[in-house]
This record gives sequence, structure tokens and C-alpha cells, in this order.
Amino acid sequence: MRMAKGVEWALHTLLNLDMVGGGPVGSGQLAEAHGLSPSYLNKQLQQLARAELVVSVPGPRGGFSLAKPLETITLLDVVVAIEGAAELFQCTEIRCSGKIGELSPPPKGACAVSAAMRRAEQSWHDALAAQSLADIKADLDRSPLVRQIVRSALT
Amino acid sequence: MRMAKGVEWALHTLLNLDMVGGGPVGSGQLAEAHGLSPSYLNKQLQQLARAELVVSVPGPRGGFSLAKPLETITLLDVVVAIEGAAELFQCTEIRCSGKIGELSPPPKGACAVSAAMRRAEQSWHDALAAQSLADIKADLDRSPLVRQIVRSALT
DNA sequence: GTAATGATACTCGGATATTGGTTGTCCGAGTGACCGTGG
DNA sequence: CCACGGTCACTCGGACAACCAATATCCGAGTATCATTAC
Repeated sequence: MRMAKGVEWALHTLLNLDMVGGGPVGSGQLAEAHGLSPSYLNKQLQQLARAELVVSVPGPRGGFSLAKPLETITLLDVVVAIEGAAELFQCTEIRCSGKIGELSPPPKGACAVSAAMRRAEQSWHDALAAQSLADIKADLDRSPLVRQIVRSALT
Repeated sequence: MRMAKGVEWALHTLLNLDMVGGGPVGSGQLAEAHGLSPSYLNKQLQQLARAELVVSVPGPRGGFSLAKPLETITLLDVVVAIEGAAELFQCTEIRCSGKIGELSPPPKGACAVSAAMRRAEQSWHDALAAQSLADIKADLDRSPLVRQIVRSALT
């Protein structure tokens, strides 16, 4: 069980898009900034576009730009955009299969195991939703030359 | 990103092992109870044995039995036993690669993105560690005939 | 009758295929920019 | 000098392969049981 690399790529790329300013930036430049596969980063950016976190501009001088300010983008938004909204723990209802399932009456309530796992997952989601990309950007701005480096790398 | 099925299998199997009593139960019977692949459940049980959540008894009349009371087994223990202790979000340090990486001085602090993701993951771990299998068993004991069904299915 | 002994059946344990999903690559559709031409 | 039209290069977008890990399966190693036999 490992989170897709695309999440890390997307997070850094979104931060870069903010630092560079408003204009659209091509996926090739964004990939070069961190030595990533351009085509694959492009695919991740399309996922972000579908989630309406970025807007895509076709044609020459096109590319991707932020759709909203970083303050309104949470870590959960990015994770869901890349990974999808499926739950980590997916209950297969094995309690209704096999010998035990045949002997038991059809269960009424929810599966206790599933409910417990869902509770834990909920607090993960809450913690992800509580942190916005602006918070992370504030950390990066501790060393103010970062912004200059990003801007010069993306021109 | 999806949690392995083995976690669900392990959780239900551990609960069954508790309900059936102290004697060892073969992986075949445990699998039949929920209609699972016997060999694959056996593999998961070996993982639980390495984590010292169950003890394995070889030979005829052998099988697996609980190594400690359910009160001392948390959801986190089971997840780590099956999935391993690796983190969901694994930082690749892409901030040190590509153009930006070459232009930047070697970073001093930890990656802000990684730190934020780790915070969220920590609260997931905390929530998993806060729930023991005894808590789940208490939920199941709402309908007291469950125990009888499990015992009759595992004899 | 009792104890030793060998065969046997049953279990765990790990080595070996198979499948599904992530990762990576490629080419086509579409669009804005640029250049040349005519008014 | 300005407006218009055609060509072009550049970008996104989705379809297509490669790789890795989870899933599933199989066979060998080890052990308690049971029957048999000798004392």
C-alpha cells in the first residue's frame, strides 16, 4: 500500500505554479523543473484539471495555471484528484460468505470491522483537509530565495 | 491506493480465533469459515505469526491460535503486520532534482510537503492504535448468537 | 499388558505463477501565433 | 500603414505498452498420532 508518486508531483507542481505567477506554464517546463517524465506529469495535471484545481490552456503559449488561490486548495483535494475518492479499506463483506455467512442471518447493521477502519480513515481525511497548500507555501517562504529560483527555472 | 485484502481477512480471522477459544485452528478451517483462499490466508497468518499476534502449531491437530488477548491487539498492529511499516507517502525528494534542484543549495530542513503529509498520516496511525480488537468484539457481541455460529462453523 | 517403533496423515512454511494497477511513452486533435499578401 | 488569410509550430488530450506489487497456487519439511510388534 503506497500512495502514487503523482501526488507528490502534483503538490510540488501546484506550489511552483503559484510562485511563478498567473500565466500558464507548459507541462514540459514543469516537468523539467523537477526532472520528471513530461508525459506522465501531463497526465497528472489532467487529473488536476478535471478536479478544477488547475485550468488548461491549449495551443502555443498554453499550459496549466492555478484555478484558485492556494488558500482554498487542501491536501485532501489533491489526494482525491490524483488517487480518486475510493476508500483505503474496502469491505468485501466476507462476514456474509463461507460457512459463517450461511449460518448467520442476513446482517442488519454495518460491519463492525469496516466501521472501525472507516473511523480511522476519517481522521486521516480530516487531517488532510485541515492543511491547505498555502500553509505549506508559508513553510517554503522561510527561505525567500526559493521563489526566485523557481521563477528562473520556469522561464 | 487500496489496502490489501489480507487486512480484512486477518481482522475477521483474529476475531474468530478469539471466539472459538484457546485451541489452535488450521488455516483451512479458518478460510472455509469465510470462503477464502486457504493458501493465501495461510500466508497472511504467517505474517501475523511473525508479528507475534498469533502462534503457529505444526503437525496434526495444529494450526494457529491467538498469542495475546484481543485487548492488547490494535488495528495498527494488524495493518503493520500485513502491509508493513512503510509510510503511505514516500518522499522522493524531487525538490533536489531537475533544474530547481541544481539551482538550489542543498536543503537544510525537511521537505515541507513530506512533513505535512506525515502529519496527516500520523493521525491515521493514532486512530488505528486507539482501537483494539476487543472494541470491535464488543460491537459484535451485541447479537450473542454470533459466537455460537462461529464456534459451530469452526469445529 | 506395556513400551518401543515405524508408517502415516495432517499441518505449517516458503518457493513459484498469475493478475491488476501504477508508471511510463507515444501520437493525434486543436489552437493561438506568425508571416505574407492585398487593400 | 492596416486588415486579412493561410501556414506553422506548439500545447493538451487520450490511447497504447512496460513494469511492479498484490493475489493466488502449489509442493516440500516437520510433527503428533496411530497401528504394529516385540518383550
